[in-house]
Amino acid sequence: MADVARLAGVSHQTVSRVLHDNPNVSGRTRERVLAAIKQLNYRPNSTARALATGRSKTLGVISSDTKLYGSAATLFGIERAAHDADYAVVVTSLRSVNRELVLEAIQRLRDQGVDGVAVIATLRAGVDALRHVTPDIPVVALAAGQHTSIPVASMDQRAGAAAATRHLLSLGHKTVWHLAGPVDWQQAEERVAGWKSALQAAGATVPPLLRGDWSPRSGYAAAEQLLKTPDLTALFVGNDQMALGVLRRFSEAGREVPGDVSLVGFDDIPEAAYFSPPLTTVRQDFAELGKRCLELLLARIEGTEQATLLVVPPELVVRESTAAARR
Amino acid sequence: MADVARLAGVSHQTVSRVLHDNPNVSGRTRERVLAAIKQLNYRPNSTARALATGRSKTLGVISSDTKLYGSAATLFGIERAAHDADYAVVVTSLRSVNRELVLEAIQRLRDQGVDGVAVIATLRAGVDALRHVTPDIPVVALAAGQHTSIPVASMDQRAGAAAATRHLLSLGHKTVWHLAGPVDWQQAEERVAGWKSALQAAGATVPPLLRGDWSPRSGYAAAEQLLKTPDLTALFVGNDQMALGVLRRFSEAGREVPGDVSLVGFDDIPEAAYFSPPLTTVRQDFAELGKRCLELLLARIEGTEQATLLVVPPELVVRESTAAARR
DNA sequence: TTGCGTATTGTGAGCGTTAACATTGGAACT
DNA sequence: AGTTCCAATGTTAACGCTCACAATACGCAA
Repeated sequence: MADVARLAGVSHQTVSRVLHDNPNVSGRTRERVLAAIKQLNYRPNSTARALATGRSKTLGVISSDTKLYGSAATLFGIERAAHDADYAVVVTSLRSVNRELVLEAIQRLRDQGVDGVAVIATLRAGVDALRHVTPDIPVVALAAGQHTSIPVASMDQRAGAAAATRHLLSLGHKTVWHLAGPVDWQQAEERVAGWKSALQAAGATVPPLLRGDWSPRSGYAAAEQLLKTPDLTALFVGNDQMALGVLRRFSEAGREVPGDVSLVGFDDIPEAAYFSPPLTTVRQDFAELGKRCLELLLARIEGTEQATLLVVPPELVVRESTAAARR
Repeated sequence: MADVARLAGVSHQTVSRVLHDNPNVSGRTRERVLAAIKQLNYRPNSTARALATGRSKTLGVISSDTKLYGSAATLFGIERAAHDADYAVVVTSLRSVNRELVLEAIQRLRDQGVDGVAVIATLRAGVDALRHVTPDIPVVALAAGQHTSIPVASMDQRAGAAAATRHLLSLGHKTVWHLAGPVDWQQAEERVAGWKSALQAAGATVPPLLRGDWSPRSGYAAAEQLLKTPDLTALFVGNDQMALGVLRRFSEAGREVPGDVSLVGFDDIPEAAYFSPPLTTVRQDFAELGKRCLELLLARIEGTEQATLLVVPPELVVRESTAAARR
């Protein structure tokens, strides 16, 4: 910067002004500075800027389980939104989730100089951790439910689950079974709640709950159980991957979908439309979620307080894995 | 830091020494400093450190097409390796890939203060771009082939494709068809080359090449064509998602896998084991790739020149979508 | 001409570290 | 006692920028 100033015959401060489009720099001076910048191929040093201003134009994102479609999609949604807002994103993925690790990751990010942190909190433990955040840095969460003190952007899991359940009921099924994700996942619990409430609202009996771990393998295993329940005609599965496992086991056993059993998944992974049969599922708009999350975080950073909870609605996508109940 | 120094009754430099485990600090002094650090809950400011040292302990990763399993998995592989090496990772995903955008992204990252950049170059254009890198910052690529001036870590696509092809041939199939990915993807081309050379080595005829765009949809479309070729008994598909589309179309048409046609995919996505039938495919160890890539990059950063090409071998995973040819 | 106000430009002090060099105080040796 | 040496500590100057304020210049009215 000093070099530029020297070449343009001005002070470094004037260079800085030109860089920031400060209005009171005369046209001629501005041009000379611009020319010098170009000639020297000068590029501002953002580290120095960060040191002087205390702002780095960098955001941190903490994520766990990057293997799962939902988490990864959320992450990229945020990255994209941040990029559009001219923020860089540093990603930290957690091997496992507990209060200590989450807090530590936030600290590290803070020490690293980020302006704010978004936590993709899928596990209950993650959400809990956020209650203990020393708010010396803006933090927002992407989680299900609003049980935290910090702002949360979330997908409306209950609504999605309820829509899936109602869809099956409306096809004439007496009731709907549910294969849920792990208990320690907030999302899983929300989906259970949505399913249950839709069932109750319709006066249907609530069948016993099944549990999986999101993996196709666990769906396959759960299907093993389900084969033994004769009155099963409709099943809502916590995510598409488990649904795939179920589909596989059913196909092995000759149980037809949707002939014998109607199936709905959750997520709408890219593969879902090409399952056999193509899967009816609940699509989540992760790009939108990322955008919203960023709004929240930036508002927090600017200090302009804003809504503390943003909910994005999911959308039911009907394909061929669901059909009217036989009578 | 000044506060800590004051409280401990030493100079800031001594504090710095303690922080860096510099050996010549007396035990007593070290303890006093440590106590002061704890008492004041002091945390080093990494921005200031970066400004003073010119090192930020931060790496940049440029990726495109984060939607695809391979790219995302590679990204996380790198993130994980970087984390283990105590580097932070800032991620930039490109909307589209051309020389200008790649170069610009590298520049931005550089201006942002990263110590090095890894480019996940799937597209030819990306690889080309790297030839024009002004090497004022260490850059490594993850790409197929070694056609660049900068270090490259890569999965051995040819070997994987050849293994898949040989597997099918060894089952007695006369020849193997291939549904490839987009022409502008380096990986796709490498796989084509591997397939072709395996075929030629075995003296088999090389059937016409089919093209898809990695999506299940395109696999489905390609299958439409394939249904019309009566002598098709073995098919090697460029990735698992397209294989899923093929599987779907075949199943609609009553063409049995592996009864009528044997199928091999590429990637081993988590879903592959639960396709109908479970897919024989080529697994890539992205964690390993990420680790290797990081080695290369860190070596470049440290200045210790090292191998300029690292190749990670993939592994054939045989499942139920392949069977011996009927006679 | 004088003076005032505003537009434009400059100055100096940080921001929190590290690097290079300077200083001090003993211990060990002659 | 005088040197020499080394361990332990301190001092100063960057690193490249922004902020707050100071200073100059210019236009115009009185």
